[in-house]
Amino acid sequence: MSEEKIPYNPQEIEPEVQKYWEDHQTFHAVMDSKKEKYYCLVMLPYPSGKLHMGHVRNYTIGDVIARFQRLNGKNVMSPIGWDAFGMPAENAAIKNGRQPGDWTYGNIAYMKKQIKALGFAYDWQREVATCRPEYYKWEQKFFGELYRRGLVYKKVSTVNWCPVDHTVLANEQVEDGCCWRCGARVEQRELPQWYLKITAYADELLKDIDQLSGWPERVRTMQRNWIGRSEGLNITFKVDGSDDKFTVYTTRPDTFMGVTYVSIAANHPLAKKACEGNPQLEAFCQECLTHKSSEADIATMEKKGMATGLYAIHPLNGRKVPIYVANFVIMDYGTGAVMSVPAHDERDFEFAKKYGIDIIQVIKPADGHAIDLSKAAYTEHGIACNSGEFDGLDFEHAFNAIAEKLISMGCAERKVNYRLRDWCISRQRYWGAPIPMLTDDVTGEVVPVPDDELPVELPGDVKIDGVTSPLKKDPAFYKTTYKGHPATRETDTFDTFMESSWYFCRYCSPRDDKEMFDPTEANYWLPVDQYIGGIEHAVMHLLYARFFFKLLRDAGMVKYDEPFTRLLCQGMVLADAYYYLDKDGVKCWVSPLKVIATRDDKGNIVKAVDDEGHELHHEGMIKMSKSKANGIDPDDMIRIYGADTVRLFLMFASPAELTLEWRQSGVEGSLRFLRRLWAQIHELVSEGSRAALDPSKLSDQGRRLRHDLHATLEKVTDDIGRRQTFNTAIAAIMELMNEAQKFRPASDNDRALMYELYDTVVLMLDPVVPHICFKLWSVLGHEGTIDDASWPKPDKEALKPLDVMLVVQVNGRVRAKVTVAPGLAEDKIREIALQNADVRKFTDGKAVKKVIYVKGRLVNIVVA
RNA sequence: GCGGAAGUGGUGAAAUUGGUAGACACGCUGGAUUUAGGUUCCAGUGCGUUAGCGUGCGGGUUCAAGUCCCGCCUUCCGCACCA
Repeated sequence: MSEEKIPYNPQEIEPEVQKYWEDHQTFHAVMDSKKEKYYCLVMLPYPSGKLHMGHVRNYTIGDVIARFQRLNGKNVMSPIGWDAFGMPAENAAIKNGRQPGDWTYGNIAYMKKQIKALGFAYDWQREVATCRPEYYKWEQKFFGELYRRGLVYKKVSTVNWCPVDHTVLANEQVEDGCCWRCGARVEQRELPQWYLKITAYADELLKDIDQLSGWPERVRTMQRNWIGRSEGLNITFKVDGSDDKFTVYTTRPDTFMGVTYVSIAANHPLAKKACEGNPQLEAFCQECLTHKSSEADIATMEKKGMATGLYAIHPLNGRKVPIYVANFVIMDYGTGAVMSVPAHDERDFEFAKKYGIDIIQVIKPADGHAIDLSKAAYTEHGIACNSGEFDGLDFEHAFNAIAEKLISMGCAERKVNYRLRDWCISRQRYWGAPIPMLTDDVTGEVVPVPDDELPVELPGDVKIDGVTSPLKKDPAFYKTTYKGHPATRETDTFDTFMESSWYFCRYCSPRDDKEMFDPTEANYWLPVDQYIGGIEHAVMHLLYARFFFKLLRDAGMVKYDEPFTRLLCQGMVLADAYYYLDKDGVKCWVSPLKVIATRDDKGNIVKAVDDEGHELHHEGMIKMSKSKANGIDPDDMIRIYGADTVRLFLMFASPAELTLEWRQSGVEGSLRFLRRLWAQIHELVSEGSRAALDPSKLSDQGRRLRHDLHATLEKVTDDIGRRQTFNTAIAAIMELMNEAQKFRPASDNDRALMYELYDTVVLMLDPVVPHICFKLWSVLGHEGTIDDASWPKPDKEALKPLDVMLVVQVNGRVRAKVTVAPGLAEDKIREIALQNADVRKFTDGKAVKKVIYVKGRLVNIVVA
């Protein structure tokens, strides 16, 4: 009689389980102050059109954590939404004549379907799209508040300007100093723009990094460097023969007596003055300014300068030092002028050598070793010399003594500087939230749009030609009134980082129509317990969000200092890239799915051809991209293998924060594993129903298996909960199942053990592969759904080992393995080890010098 | 240049507190099932003929080092005239 097998069919069960979740709103989160909350957050996607494997990896990691916490009894909130403003929508609009809004909402609908097919436990009732007026209205209101609190200001600043397209370009849109779209040479333009005073929070943002112990160290380091705090002195010099003064910033006042020249930025007021009647200098300054297009250019640029003909008076020794315009001094940092000490600064040294400027040593090494200033600058801290009254002082004392002296003379002040600049939030774009400011045409007063007129809605149905934002050509938008006067609206829109700086607060009460969000809800759910996203947001987004959270705190909206307790940055997804050369020698990239590889008996690929017979070159494992044809479409994978297989592979193939290599054979392995799980459980159930387990009546083999089961449970709990090493958790479950396959149940009690084992396995796997586990849970005969089950606790009795395997080493080399009863006395163990036949082959006839015993692990016999 | 991370079989990786290196998986080899291929199942699989050798390289500490210390090399990532 052939028994009918029920095949594992993910294409059938996954939509069915997803429908159950949707119908029952299983993952809808409700505030419950009696329950411990857990807020699991993934970085909200930009609706670019289609989901890519990086999204899937990101959300799978988040879902595993959310489901794990839910099984562990937490009140879990796991929301999702759309970072829906941004330039690609405008570009798409230009390209195919669609409205950015239509394009965006279309993409959201499509991607939502894709995300749902992956079975993530999101609370869809909390979904937000940042391009909706109901969302950005609150951001506009808050901006007005910030303005009134003095944290917003308008300033003229330099932007990249394309003279052909008449538009502002982001730094990333400038390629080799040219416009990415039309290739025109990019100019620097001065435009009035709105700024948020993030520098007012620089110290707190820096200090609080210390408390972010749940963040990766590299992200914390990047943020510290980005803020770039330095302590120094602003020192004012007089210009010789005039009443002009200027100020330099230095972090090395201890070297002050070694100043032999000063350098100023090309757009420093003093430089502008010196250019009058000096066409050569003016040309040089022009050159410095136009070349300042991209940051990478600046870094590699040769250090050049030109004397202004002006001299400054050294305030302490009265020396006349030349003033140079130098291409490496930037107006935006410090004071736009620096004092130069060639003896103790590499860049100043190089410059002084080039232009024949004096090099005066004023610092000597503390340990007295000789230095050679003809070869290189000495940049370490040391002891002051050639500095008159300051001679002999170390760095700290010289710093303070010189600072105090200059301060008492009234020509210096202590100054803390930051690399961090205020956040420019103006974008000369259409598809963003309008900046809610207006100018009274009569009085010239600039004010926030009154709250009762908010939101300032972005007009739909616009014509976008890519040249100028339609807002700037739309009087219906920008003409308004204020206090009965005609007034003009701001036509710039917010930087999209504004929306992503507070969306996680909005998720707490997403439909609130009275305020930004409900503080009671927010203070229950926040801070986010676990945040998951790409490393590319290590600085910008994560710094802005931290800043915004402090602004919200100071507005009384939230009571915490930091928004994200724990942060996980997942690695990239890579895939094999292959190409062949066509007749013209052009690389033609072929999808890895079409590649047929031949391997040698070591497994090395010796030949790869595509389905048309082209012999292929293997470029290696590289980041998935359209241009290299190695992107893997999540839809295809779900269709072929099912969402659970895709999820399992993503979590198993590599640790979450490392790069992941997409391999078809590995995906097939994951599917194989799920099929085995499915078959094994069906087989168990077909052999008889569940009986009560009596652990004390198990055979030794059964007791060993039960020990392994509970030890695995303990490990998996720790791997997922604390270590976040999901790959090792899955490996441990696989190992347990391999053990279980060797166990042949011989009684009802044995079968009861197998039921316990598979119950536990299904629960442990549920966060990773929730659809199959949902089904198997009921196959195993449970009444409720697995989503309402609890993560099991290891049985302490079962964790006690039956016997202990010890390694016996002789001089550090493994010579035998012995099994002893747990708790056997140490002297007995030593004796067993010493008398083991395999050990004696190496110890007989030799003097035993020492025997080391490590409890539960090994015995090491040291012989002469 | 500065800062961070990493380097382990044919491949992805594991080894959590200094204590059996290579768990788990892929691939490969052999076998069973099958008309055949695929599937599934079983066995083997770091290198070496053995002694033995093996965690990028060279030293060191230790009974014991992938892990700790010193000195190099390589790769990846981030920042980069920050005064």
